[in-house]
Amino acid sequence: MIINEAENGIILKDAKCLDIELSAFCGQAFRWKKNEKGFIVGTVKGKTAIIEKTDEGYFFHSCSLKEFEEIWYDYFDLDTDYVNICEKISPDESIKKAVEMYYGIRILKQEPWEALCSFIISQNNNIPRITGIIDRLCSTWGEKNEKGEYSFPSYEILAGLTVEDLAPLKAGFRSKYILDAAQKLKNKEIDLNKIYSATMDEAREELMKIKGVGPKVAECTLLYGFYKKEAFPVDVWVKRIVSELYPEGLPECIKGNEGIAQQYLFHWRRNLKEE
DNA sequence: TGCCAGGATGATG
DNA sequence: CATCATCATGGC
Repeated sequence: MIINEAENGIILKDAKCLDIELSAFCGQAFRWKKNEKGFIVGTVKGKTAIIEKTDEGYFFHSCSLKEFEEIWYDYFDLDTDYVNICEKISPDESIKKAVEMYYGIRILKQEPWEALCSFIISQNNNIPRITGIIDRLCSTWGEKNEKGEYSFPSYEILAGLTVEDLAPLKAGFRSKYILDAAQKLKNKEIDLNKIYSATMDEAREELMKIKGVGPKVAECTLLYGFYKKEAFPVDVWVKRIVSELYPEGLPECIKGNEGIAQQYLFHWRRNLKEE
């Protein structure tokens, strides 16, 4: 992998097992879009990446080396050997097929609060509407940056709002869940920092103190927001896949990488359905 | 129109 | 402990 500073941006070359478009739009994050030029646009920690796929790799427009190293290198998990991980989980035939078809999906290392809030909104909901709700959430209470995009609003700000304030989001019954999460974080009833070092069981239990956070939302938060690769978010599709493909239990080869395997299977199944 | 969408909750058996 | 209606909203 080569990272070069260029005029007005960063060139990323020869990054293995990295498909930014697949990763951005495979259903794990809801803050990515394409602009009129077809560039991939997303905002993390208040900074916006405008990513152009080129013949030689990816070009990050108007991005400094400092920003790339502080945000995007980490967000796309460029330090992790995904080639090795994909090989490791591929002895299972179904996973192998999914990995071959959608090679390059990575688990994006999202901000913990954003992941938690996003997957609270995701419950009993569909991806286009989830994206819309989060768009409105950010454009209403986030901060606008120099590229005209909005940050994800802090839980401190949201904790001071009411369900009436959130009504324009059209989030329905989820609004009260968002507020409960924001308030429990603000008053330190729940400490996100403790979750990094907690075991899976402890972490899941801690997150489920929040109203509207059940096993699925907790598991998603741990995978996408805390980078616990052994987290295994199970929705109805994944549950069906698991019961069909693995009636005796999950394949041994994915141990420690359940989340990554699940993300490939999820995307694979979702695209099969859309055909 | 009625059903579904990356679920969770509270009531009930 | 398993089942079940209910929860808002939009898209089809």
